[in-house]
Amino acid sequence: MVESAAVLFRERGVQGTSFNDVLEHSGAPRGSIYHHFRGGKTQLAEEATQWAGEFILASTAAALAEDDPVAAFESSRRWWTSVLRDSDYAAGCVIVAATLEGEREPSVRDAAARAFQAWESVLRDAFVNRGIPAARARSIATLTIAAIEGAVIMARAERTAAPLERVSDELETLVANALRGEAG
Amino acid sequence: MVESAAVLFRERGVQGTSFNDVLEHSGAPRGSIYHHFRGGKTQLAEEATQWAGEFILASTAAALAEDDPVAAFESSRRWWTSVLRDSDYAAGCVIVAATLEGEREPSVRDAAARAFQAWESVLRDAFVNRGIPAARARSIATLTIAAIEGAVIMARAERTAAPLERVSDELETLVANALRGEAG
DNA sequence: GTCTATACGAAGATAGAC
DNA sequence: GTCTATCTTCGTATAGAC
Repeated sequence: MVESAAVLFRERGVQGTSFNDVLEHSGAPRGSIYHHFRGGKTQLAEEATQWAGEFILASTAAALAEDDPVAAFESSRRWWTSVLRDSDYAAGCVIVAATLEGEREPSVRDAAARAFQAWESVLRDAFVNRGIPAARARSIATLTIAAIEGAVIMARAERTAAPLERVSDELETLVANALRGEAG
Repeated sequence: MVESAAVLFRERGVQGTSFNDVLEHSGAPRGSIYHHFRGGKTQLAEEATQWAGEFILASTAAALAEDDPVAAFESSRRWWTSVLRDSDYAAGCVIVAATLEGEREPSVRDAAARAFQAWESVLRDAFVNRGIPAARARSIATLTIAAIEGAVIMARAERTAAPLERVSDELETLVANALRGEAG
């Protein structure tokens, strides 16, 4: 049910997804919602955000453990491209959707912040372990996440994965240069 | 009224903003909505998106006309930082909000796509005019927009402008290098 | 053009039976 | 735990008077 919520949130946003939508998508029984989610829709949104954050974190960590950062970027690019294509460019990132929930539900936004920070940490550590100075490593980690998220949004608007491809190319070049010790 | 809608959309999203909210914020008379916006909320969202796109386009073009691209980035950074700070990190970008409206209102999403493309064009042209090859210029333009939009989202989640600062630093370094003819 | 009143539907949440 | 029924609120949109 949390997974269904995540799938729907990334296509329709948190505000655009009703409890009924989640029930229908997950096949969960109607009467049991407020047993499992005493906090109502807010709690569901928090848990879906956390779930998505952990998914991205695990995927990123696994890719970084296997390959060098540039190769890991490739697997990330492929994953986001398939998410976009398979949804006809309707799906984005759950953490972004949770952030946009913003003022209405601070706890959901805070869950998104934790997901972003964990994601940034695992990237930063990978860069540091490969010899990039800590401050620079953090900047590149932030840039990576921001650029991917922004590119996914642009891809949804323009209904083509091209923005994500261009952004990924630039990111890979930048990271490859940084790994060789260059400034930019 | 379009301006009020834009202000509210960037804080609460399109779905999270009601017609009543716009009326209250703008002080517009209640009975005249469907005279001016026959297409209802959809039309209002389209016009607000177009308005925001033209605003960003004009600001960017003006900054690029006065200074070199790196200096123009500085003015962009300052503008976004003040938007975030002044709203207590509640406000983001109208075009992003319009994109997230997505499947529900294709015409709104298309207006967002046009805004992104116009923005990208003016950046790309500025880079080309300063000697960066066309393909690379376009990639950097896409990266710039994606990274700024992503950084604004991260800033809202984390309630600090720090992500935007780090991303801006990286972007300025990258563009400065590209202007000197380097690869990354 | 602007007003009030209202129709209509959707969504979150709760109550109480099984 | 799960069901049906219902309460309440809210949002879009329309109708008809001024």
